[in-house]
Amino acid sequence: MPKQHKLPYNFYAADAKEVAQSLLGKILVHQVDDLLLKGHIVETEAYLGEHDLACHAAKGKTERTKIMFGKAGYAYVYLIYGMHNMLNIVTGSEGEGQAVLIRAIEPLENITAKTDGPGKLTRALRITRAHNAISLLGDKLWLEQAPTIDNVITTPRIGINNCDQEWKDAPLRFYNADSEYISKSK
DNA sequence: CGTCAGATTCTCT
DNA sequence: GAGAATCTGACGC
Repeated sequence: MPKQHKLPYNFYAADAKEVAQSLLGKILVHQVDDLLLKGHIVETEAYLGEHDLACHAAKGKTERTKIMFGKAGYAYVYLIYGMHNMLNIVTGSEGEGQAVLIRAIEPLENITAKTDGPGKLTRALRITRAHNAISLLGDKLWLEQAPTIDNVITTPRIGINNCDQEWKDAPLRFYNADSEYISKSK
């Protein structure tokens, strides 16, 4: 019998911005064989869908991005710069193309590598493109409830270059001000 | 300290 | 064929 996990927030009804903030402090778990790799989420970014020009969904629905247009609570994992896997969680209603990028976690169990950046955390958690389109309600990758973070800092998103200033500057990155595991912004 | 290029491969034009 | 929601190590000051 596979375990049934619940989302720590109503991802279906909420937009990516709400979910990104609510995810800070929650626990991300990845089961690899008999090992549970666990970490507290300390940094996230919201991608708001088709109208958000920094979001992959803005380019329309393609083979790569179709998972973002699907049901909330699924993982969207893609490869960037030829070598780094990015972990996102789809939010909102079907067809909106919203997702939250997990940028950094604080190691809790069975994690030795660095996790202070989106490419690093997927490597530490052993998450790859093979995890694309898997459900966060299943028994492979899931989220656990934990107290919400109060001391949150909001900034523009990282690595957004080729779009209107309005979307480069949009304050959609959130991190736990008390954590030492935050990615370095440039 | 800081800035900069190279790694490396998938996706869309 | 370009460019990408990044990271690291090398160099210069």
